[in-house]
Amino acid sequence: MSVQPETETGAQSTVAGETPEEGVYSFASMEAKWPQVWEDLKVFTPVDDGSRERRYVLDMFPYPSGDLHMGHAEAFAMGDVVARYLRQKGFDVLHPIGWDSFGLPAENAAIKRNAHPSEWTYANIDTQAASFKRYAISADWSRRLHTSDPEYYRWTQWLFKRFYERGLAYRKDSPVNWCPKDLTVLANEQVVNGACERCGTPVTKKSLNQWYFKITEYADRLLDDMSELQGHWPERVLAMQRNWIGRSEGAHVRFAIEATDGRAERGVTVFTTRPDTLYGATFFVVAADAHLALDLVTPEHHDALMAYREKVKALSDIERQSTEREKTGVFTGRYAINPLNGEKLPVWAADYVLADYGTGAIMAVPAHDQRDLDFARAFNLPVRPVLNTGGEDPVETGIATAGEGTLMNSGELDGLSKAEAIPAAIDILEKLGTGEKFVNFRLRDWLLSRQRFWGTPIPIIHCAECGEVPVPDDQLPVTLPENLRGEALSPRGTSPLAAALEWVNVECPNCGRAAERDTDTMDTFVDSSWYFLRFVSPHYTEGPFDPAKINAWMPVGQYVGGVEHAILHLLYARFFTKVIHDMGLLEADEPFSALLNQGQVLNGGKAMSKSLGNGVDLGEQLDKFGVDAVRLTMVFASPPEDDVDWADVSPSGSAKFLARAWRLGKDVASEPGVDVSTGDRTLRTVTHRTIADAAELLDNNKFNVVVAKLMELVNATRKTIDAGAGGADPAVREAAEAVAIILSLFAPYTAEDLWNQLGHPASVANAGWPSHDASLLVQDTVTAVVQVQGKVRDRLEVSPDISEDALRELALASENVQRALDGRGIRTVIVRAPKLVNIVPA
RNA sequence: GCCCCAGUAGCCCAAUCGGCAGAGGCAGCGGACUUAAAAUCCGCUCAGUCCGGGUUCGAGUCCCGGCUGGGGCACCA
Repeated sequence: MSVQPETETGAQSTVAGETPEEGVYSFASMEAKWPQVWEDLKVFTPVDDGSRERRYVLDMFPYPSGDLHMGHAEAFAMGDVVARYLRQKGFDVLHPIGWDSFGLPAENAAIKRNAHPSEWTYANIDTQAASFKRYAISADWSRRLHTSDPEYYRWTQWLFKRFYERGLAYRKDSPVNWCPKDLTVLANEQVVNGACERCGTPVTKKSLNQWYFKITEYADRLLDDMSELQGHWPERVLAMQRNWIGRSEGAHVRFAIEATDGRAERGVTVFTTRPDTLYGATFFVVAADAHLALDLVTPEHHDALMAYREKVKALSDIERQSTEREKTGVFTGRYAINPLNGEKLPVWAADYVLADYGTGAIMAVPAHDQRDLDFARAFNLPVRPVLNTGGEDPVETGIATAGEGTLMNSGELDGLSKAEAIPAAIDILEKLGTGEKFVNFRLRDWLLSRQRFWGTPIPIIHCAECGEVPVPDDQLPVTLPENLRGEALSPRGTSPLAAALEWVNVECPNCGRAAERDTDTMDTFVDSSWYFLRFVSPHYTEGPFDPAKINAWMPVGQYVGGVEHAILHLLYARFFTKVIHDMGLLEADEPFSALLNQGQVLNGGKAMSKSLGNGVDLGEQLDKFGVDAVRLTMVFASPPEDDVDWADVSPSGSAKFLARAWRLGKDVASEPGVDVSTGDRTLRTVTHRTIADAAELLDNNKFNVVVAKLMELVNATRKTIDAGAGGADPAVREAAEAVAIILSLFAPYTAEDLWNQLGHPASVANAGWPSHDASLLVQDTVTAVVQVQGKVRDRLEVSPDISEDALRELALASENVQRALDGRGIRTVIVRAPKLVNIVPA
């Protein structure tokens, strides 16, 4: 068959190896023919010698979960358009491919099959690699990397050590998110609505000694440097990162806690964004589950607190986080002293105050904070408004007034507006020495320890004498033991590595005594936080990357991937880049100058999923319509960032267009290099207009519109051929060559075949972007629209350089205009030569 | 509750600065070619831009207020 998928006979396109009928579009024979040619020519390997300006285009590397799916097909189609376009424009393009190949699914598969995780992993990688080659991704395969290769994770460990030396990797005991099903620790980012992101099991807390990266030290820079990304990253990604970092300006205020009932006096600091409302504080709350609550509580109230803590612990995070839940809490028996007015405030312990945000304690201002008001009403605590907002009294309504207003009942702050009172209050606190301006962040340090096997081992040895001892650089990598497989990998709450005794037991590199390796592995997000640096010199053996190359390529000019990585991966990669920059190893301090989030591929309005049974198999689509038709459909369906609903689009329509474009080649009757200046002027204008428009559209990622323009050019060329000028007209060749080059970004097989038909050697990928002749775009006449009161009343063919006065004369002389004016006078005439005149009647 | 994004023909989508609402495709209808069909080629129909205000000579585009859909954060002090 040619392109019609419904017909099962005439199967030239679906059966590779069968000789296609002469002159019939056969994607199967193209797919069989060209990959070897491209590989032999090394078309997609950058010259990397500085002779041409460099550009780095990167797709988020895949996890080898199985074969490629529709989502990969979309994402990589988009990235490939960018890479191929920049190559045509003459840049030396780095467009590498690799695999994020550590991770839990491989481990689970290994347990099930009594195998080693590497077997499953590398088999899947081979499958995906073959599919990528079929899909004609213009990648430099010589730079292929896998994060689970010791040559790679050696440098992940090396970087961990550098972080450690800078105090950016540290261990601490802390309550961690624990998934009772996967038996592993989860980062905050991996807890979704109180449940494990992976398996949905409600997450519990467990106290463990864990490794952290001190990402909070970079919170300010991660936030501030987003201004560089503004306009180049999707706004929603920046918004999500801003939300996640959660910068909050306010003050730290120190309250003295009275000595009572066997407990000594001490101070407790709170964080507040509303120091202006200090006079309205009527009680004080500490997080019930924080150690602070135990420190404060008097013996008399101790039992009640313990009972309350038990109740809180029994609640799941989901229940606890419900905002509808009634306020609960217990009195601690203690009083805090308001530093401004000396008032005694009862100290309560409650679970609506979070132990791990701010200082785990708050001053409660019920009149102006809804949560505090709810609590006050539940426990009959006083409410004192200190801000006149003009709204109804919160004491009456039960609705806290959080808006603007004027201070009252607040001593020296009285009469100030909220905006004035905040700095004034901070000023007073600073003078008293009981507080200061403070910026708080929601962001927590990055917990990187995982009690899992298939990950990068943490290169630390624990020695009874010397403590934590990093494995010396020349002993890296610390490789995973090969003899653990199957059941031995199943989760037990400690890392499976702990069972490999001959691996665990080592000599201390420091003192030589018996010591043990750290048995945790790193979160796989560590691996993917620097892979873009490794791609620059993936075979370099003296460091994570070649210093002579790194600044030539970094930063990545265009990064392409799904919005699901808007927070985790992108934030971590930015953090790593900044640290490596601070180490003096990298000039860039942002990794990705521009980011494109391609949409999802849906089917019938919903994400494809096994449970819905609406999955579309990529392999089947490729068999049925061909690689080019699938790629073209992905790109043409909608703007790259929008979702594509496979039920709404037509790969058979794409295939029809490709065949139509390809057939142009058969009609071209002139020789390569023919003088095009005598060609059909109308077609030449369309060709050059298309070349110019396409470049601008591509610069703005409007790939779908480029395809539409290309369709127009194909239609115009067809028309020229059929309307008499014929295939011998040099303009037809010029148009067909432009079609081949532009098409090469979207449909590499068809474009290469067309290019070949037109008598050119491979590869069209290196043909170079055609230059457009601006003189052909100058129009002899343009249509000027004449409006009366904003409504179109006439159209005039005028010279493009007509003067405003001349155009005004012409417009006023128009019969249609005079009829529309109907005798009314003219108030004003707006002239935008040469395109528009608007006449406003009196 | 806070924040971000998007609503244009039956459907997917175009529309530099505010300047003729329509480029392209899908679906539909009609025609040419054919004994017929497929393929191919040609042509046609279809909305006034989610709603309400405002600014303007002029608004899909800018401003204000809503509605609907999608997404993020969330007892975050």
